Amino acid sequence: MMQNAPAQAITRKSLHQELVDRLQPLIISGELTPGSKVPEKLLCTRFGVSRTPLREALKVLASDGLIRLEPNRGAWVTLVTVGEVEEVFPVLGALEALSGELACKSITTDEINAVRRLHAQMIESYDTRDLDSYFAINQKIHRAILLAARNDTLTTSCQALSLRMQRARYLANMTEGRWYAAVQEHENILKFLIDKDGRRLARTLLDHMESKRVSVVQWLEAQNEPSEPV
Amino acid sequence: MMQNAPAQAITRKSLHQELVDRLQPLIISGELTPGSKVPEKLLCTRFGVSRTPLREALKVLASDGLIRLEPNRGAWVTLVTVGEVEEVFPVLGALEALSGELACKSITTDEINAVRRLHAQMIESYDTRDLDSYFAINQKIHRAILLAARNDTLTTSCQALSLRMQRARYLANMTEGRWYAAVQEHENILKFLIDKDGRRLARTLLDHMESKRVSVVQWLEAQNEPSEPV
DNA sequence: TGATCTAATTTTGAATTCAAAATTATGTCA
DNA sequence: TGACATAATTTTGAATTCAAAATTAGATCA
Repeated sequence: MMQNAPAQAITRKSLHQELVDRLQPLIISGELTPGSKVPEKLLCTRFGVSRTPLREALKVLASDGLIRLEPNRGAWVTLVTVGEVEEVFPVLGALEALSGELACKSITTDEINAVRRLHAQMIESYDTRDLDSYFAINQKIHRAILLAARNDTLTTSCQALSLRMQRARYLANMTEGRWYAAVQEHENILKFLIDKDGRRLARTLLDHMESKRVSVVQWLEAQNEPSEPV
Repeated sequence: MMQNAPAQAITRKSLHQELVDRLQPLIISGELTPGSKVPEKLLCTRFGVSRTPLREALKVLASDGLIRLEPNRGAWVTLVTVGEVEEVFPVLGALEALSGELACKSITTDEINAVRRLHAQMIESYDTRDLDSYFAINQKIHRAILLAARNDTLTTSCQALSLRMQRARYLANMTEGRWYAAVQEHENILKFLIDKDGRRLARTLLDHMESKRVSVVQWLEAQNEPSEPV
């Protein structure tokens, strides 16, 4: 008997999953305007699919909080509100703290070196004030730690919440001061990861998230009340 | 002008949401056999709906991890595996710990009293060894703390993970010793909640979850290897 | 003019339909 | 008999269709 069994067969993605994956970036990037209606018809044309799989995808995105379904009134792109940010960041903080703790237990030398390299790249992006690149590498670092934690459930939960916040974080231009502080925090994150000091890494990740929360909230409030006096 | 505006209008549930809510208990209770195929046709008949909304519901349940979709092969009720339990409980622990911390900040006297009453009821169930009732009240206590934390995102995340574990917990018969220990842990939970000692409550909830993890894993392993020697 | 009611249109929700894939049943041949 | 190939059946995935609800446009009247 042939013994070719691949542990997990090649999983052709279903159409609705493909759509979920394609719609997420559209929402994150703001291409689908926050607060606006999801243009069902347009998206069907754009992706060349019928309404059935698209609507299946919308149900899933709604359960992730990226869109809101109003019965008989259609799907709406959710807005990132201050209230939501105040809710999500603490949860994300707790989860990232856990990821740091677990990562210290099982991260390999290779993985640590990979993070080290990413960190160096991120510093470069900081030095050249390349915000886009900085954000992208930043994400990769957090993801690397998450993966080192060897807990798919944790990864999934974190990613889902992170996605909701990414819209805001993407737009939130950091102040020079906040940016500098963030880089300092990341120096510590790297240090504690190298030391495999789970306790301190967890604490630092938690504080890091708290700082982000403050920064994003400030930006959001500035957005919402542009005419208000300081 | 009439001023009847209810802040949040009565939201008629959509059919697919109704189905999600109806299918969840079927999965939790084990009425839909773990590991078996989801009988799409049968469920359509049972609920008197067509395949479209049912399949929409299945997509959502899949994203919650209660079922698994195999392209072109249908939907399968997921099994609670040891690996999954080892993953989910730590995450749930971190989230419940957070809920305890936050709850201590904003819980009202009325809410504390409500938990006190639930606790007393639970002790009664323990004394009469009424496991079903014990589990039900136990859930209510954890939920009450969660609600006192005033964080919908946290509530949703916890509930989703909790649901996945409930199947196992529901089945997992506790040993006399474990049951006694669990009750002791709950005495502390109540105490720290009354004291509004967030730090200690968080710690206790975390340990409580860790104990549950051990207990559920033991039970699962006993199930999987019933013929193995001790 | 503008407020309100009614009719036409569009959009949404869900059943039905249809093609493709998988499964099961049947037949063939060593 | 039993391994394999082929045909029939069932199941799945997704487009289409249809009814109900919401929205828009138009008409009426104070």
